Amino acid sequence: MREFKRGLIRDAAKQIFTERGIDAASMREIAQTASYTTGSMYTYFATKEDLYAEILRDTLEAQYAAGVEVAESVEPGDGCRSEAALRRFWQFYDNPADFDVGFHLYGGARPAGLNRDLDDELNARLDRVMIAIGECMVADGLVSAEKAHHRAVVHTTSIFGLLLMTKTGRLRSVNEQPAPALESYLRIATHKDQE
Amino acid sequence: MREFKRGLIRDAAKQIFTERGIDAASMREIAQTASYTTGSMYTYFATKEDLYAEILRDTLEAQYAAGVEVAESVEPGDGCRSEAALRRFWQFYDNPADFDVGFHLYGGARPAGLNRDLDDELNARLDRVMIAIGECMVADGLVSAEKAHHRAVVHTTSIFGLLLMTKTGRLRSVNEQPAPALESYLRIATHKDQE
Amino acid sequence: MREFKRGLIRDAAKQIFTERGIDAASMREIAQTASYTTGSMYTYFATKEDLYAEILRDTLEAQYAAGVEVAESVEPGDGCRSEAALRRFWQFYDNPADFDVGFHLYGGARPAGLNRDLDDELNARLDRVMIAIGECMVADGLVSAEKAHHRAVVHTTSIFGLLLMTKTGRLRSVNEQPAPALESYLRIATHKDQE
Amino acid sequence: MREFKRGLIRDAAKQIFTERGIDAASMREIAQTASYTTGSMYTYFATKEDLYAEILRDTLEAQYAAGVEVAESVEPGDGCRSEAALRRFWQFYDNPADFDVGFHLYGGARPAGLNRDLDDELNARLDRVMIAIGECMVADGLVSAEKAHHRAVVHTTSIFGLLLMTKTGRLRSVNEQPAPALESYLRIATHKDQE
DNA sequence: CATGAATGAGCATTCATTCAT
DNA sequence: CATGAATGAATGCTCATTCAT
Repeated sequence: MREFKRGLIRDAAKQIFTERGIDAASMREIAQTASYTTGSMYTYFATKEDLYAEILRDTLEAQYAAGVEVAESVEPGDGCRSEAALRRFWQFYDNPADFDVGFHLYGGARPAGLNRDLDDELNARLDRVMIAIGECMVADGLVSAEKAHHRAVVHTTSIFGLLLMTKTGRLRSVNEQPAPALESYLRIATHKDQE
Repeated sequence: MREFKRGLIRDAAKQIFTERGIDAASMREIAQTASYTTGSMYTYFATKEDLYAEILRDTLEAQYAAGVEVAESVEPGDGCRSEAALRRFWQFYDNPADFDVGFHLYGGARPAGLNRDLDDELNARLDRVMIAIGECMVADGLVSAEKAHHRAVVHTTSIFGLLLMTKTGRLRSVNEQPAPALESYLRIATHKDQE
Repeated sequence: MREFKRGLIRDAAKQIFTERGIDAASMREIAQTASYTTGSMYTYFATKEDLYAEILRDTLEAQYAAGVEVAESVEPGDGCRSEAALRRFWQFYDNPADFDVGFHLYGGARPAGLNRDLDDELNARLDRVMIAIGECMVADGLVSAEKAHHRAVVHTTSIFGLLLMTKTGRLRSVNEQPAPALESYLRIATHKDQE
Repeated sequence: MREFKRGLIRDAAKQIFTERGIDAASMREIAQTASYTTGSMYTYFATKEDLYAEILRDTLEAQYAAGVEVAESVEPGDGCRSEAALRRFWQFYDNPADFDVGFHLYGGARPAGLNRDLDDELNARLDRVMIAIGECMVADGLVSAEKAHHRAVVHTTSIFGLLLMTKTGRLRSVNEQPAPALESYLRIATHKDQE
């Protein structure tokens, strides 16, 4: 029961964090959205930061699970694993709340808040996703094992860029579309003989 | 005279926006930094948002100038123009103030604030940078004229991703460095026969 | 049974009131300390003030008992009864919990809170202590019967002052110690021929 | 002008601190009493603690000045100086605000708040009052120079006790009056041959 | 009787903006 | 044009108390 109610609040928070940004989101508005009163929020989450941290953890958890799923389920072949993994990465974040939650940790640019332990934990999770994608690339014969991690980071980084440009409306403002941009990028990324 | 004073305020604001983040920056502190009183600010900028918008305009102006400079000054050759242009793009934003100012616009990944006119103007400027970079790529024989714009957008998008990951500390948190990541990306981006 | 449980809560409250001060003590923390839940407290004490009032009553009860004990047990002699009674008075309050509980009543130097009935009862108890001390003074031949009460009040009042200065750290801040100050006072108070 | 307005706020704060106690006094209510809005308070006093500290400083300043005045103006004679000084001490605090302000520093019993420097300053001031009173006692031949400070502290301490009992209504509740109690105490305190 | 979630008013403080001087 | 006091809404958070289960 308690867990269910925490979930309702988490969902409301995810929405408000996304709509307003993390600083501008107020506990009052989150409470209202979740049909709670201000004070009740604090029965479930001790601080605004705790609430945010839990949402972020959920997000990375799901992302990691998705990464593992891709790594395990996609059959090896000519670029198919890597491509599938990167597509999965894209799809995962192609969802306003999940991307925003991660993006806003930084108030736009500066790493902020969250205590050391949680930060370490989140970073470790992100790194495991990179490793999983790197393994796909090795399985596809796109990169040597020793460069796999580095290359995986470069690709996911580019996908983050595409997400950023899409979500912020910049892509549309220069008259391009996310889907074709992703396809172009994947073609470049999974091109053989690039080493 | 008035323009000079506006400049002093703009500089102070740029500094405080960068130090504190745009939401956390207060007009009071900006005023103090610029050696003005709170009220005086409003003689020069009607709102905090106006102040931000003007700084953003400056930033994009400078970025456009940099793009044009690259497009015009770099000699054609085997991938050299495109590479130089993308490096220039990277270097421009590899500067806390400009990056923060440019990215905070999306406090919540929404193209918030800015009125329609200014937004259109800024977008047009960004597009002109894309066009310039696309022209470099054509000159380098990396892409056909009709696909040039699309491809330029994909690349600058990836570079924005790299900037994002770098500034937010995520790149370091997965044990990678900006410089090698940029080099890897440029190698991929300027690879021939990718079409 | 009920009385036993009330006692557990009273003890916890006394501790928390003393540790945090009466305003800063929260019913939640008292409940936790007593290993109860928030709601259960209200089965035993209708309000925080009731809880405080009962503790205060206990305190004055004990103080009265101590006064009576002194009055009855100390042998008559040259100043010994009065001195012993005043010393007992001092010792009783020279205990953080009892002093705090007794004095916080005046959060603002007003006899706040407590309803009329309880207040009257508490005052009657305090007065009985004064009477007992007055009787000691008469027995010691320090004062006439008609002035006994008045004089007892003056002395206990001075001892309250010494307690106040001691507990608030002011005595130490002017480089004096409680024990020598008490001795000096007792010497003055039990001096013969002062009438 | 600014100083005048600070004074208005200080007066209102003194009143509210007295009426409600220091913790229970709210900046809102103080503002209202001073006919200011909540936010305006902070133009004049950065925090509630600053406001309180300044009031306390004023109070001790005045008290010290009063002590010096007594020490200097009262002619030496048979007990007259000491008596006058102690009376002055009593009169000074026989004013709800000044006593409460000092008393509430301790939330009833615990030394609280105020940074180290201010605390030291205030203590030094209080001690100078003690020294002045001690000098009166020496001049009156009531005590030796070496015991003067100690004895002055004992007496002022008793007067604080009388103030406490008076202000909290306890004196009245045991059917005594402040004035006769003070007279009795002064008679005891200025009795010769007490050493 | 016990539980603990729910309430809603309250608190100190901040801040963009206005405006009389 | 400059000043800085004034405004008042907003924020995260706390807490005594209530009440359905």
